[in-house]
Amino acid sequence: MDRVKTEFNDLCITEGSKMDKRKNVDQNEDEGRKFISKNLEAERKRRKKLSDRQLELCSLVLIITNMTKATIITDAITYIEELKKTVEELTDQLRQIKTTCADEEKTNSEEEDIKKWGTMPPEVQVNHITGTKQWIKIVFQKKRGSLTNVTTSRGASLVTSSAEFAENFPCELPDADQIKKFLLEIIKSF
Amino acid sequence: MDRVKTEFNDLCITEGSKMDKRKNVDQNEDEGRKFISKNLEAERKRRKKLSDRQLELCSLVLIITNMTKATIITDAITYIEELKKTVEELTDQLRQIKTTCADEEKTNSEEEDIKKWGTMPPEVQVNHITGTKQWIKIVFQKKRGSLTNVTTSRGASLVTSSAEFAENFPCELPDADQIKKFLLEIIKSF
DNA sequence: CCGAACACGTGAAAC
DNA sequence: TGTTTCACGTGTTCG
Repeated sequence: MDRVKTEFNDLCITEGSKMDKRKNVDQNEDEGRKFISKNLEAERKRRKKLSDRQLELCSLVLIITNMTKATIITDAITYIEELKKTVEELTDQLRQIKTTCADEEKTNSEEEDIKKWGTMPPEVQVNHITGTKQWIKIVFQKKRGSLTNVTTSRGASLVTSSAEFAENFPCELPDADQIKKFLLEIIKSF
Repeated sequence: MDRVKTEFNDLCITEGSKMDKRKNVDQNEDEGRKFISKNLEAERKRRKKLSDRQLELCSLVLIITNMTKATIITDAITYIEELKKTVEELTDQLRQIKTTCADEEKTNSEEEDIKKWGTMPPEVQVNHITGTKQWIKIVFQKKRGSLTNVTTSRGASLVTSSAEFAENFPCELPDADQIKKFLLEIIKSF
């Protein structure tokens, strides 16, 4: 331990604390023998850096309740938490899509269907009537929280869904236009 | 005030707060006469609060390069930027998929909807996602007295319809099994 | 020994 | 008025 600064304590702290050694002295040469600390400039620089960082952080956060130092950090904390939550929600939504698509790859065994659909597996009946006419019957249960959205407004319905087809369906992978045509054929008779 | 202290602040000052001003006092035997500022305790409390906030922020940020005050804020800044970027990317991905759902949610004007859907023919959008995955959007209006019957009971839906396909759909007329498979693929994601 | 980082007490200014 | 927030200069510790 160095004892060199003991006398600094005596003369600087005691009388310095009540005397004028404040910021007026910033960098102007005061006539009095102000023993400026060696780390004075360093400390000033450090403070400035810290202040700048805080300001930058403040500019980054959207909702700032108060410009004070503590509240800036608090707002930053809540902002980060909010962002984290948002990211989680979005990844959840994407995960739902992925799992929905992935599930379609699996060949549906009955137990999986039961597990997925509860007591009611989806049922589809397609009966050939005559020529190219087909009779279609669909029974399904809407899953809770599924990505598919079916909304109805005064008789109009909007259905959005993602589907993955078997590789060799029906004879080759239908392109968008073919699927579009096919679904239009069904809807036209709704 | 409780003196629960984080190890950040090494303030060993307890309830003393009278004249035992830590290190100054033990080497500098001034017999008291330290004019304690009125806001001394307040300032201590403020510092502690600020320190706690910084610590909390530090605990929230994942990658901390250094435990120093400035770097904590810097890391928080980069972390926020990263989170923002992630959110943007995820929303972009989702927007690509469910852009149809988004605009549907936004338009709440029912008159516009009914006017638009009432005059518009049924609309089908099929967008290729990846591989064999397809994103399907259907907008249609149920015709009055049409043959198709859609009943809903406790979340279960029964749809019956007859459809006739174009002669050359997609490459040849799909048989009942193929149609059944295809519709199951869609319904499973409902 | 030097530089970086920090807590501290204090005066002043802001609310 | 008083309470709160801030910047400042300082001593001290650590690498």
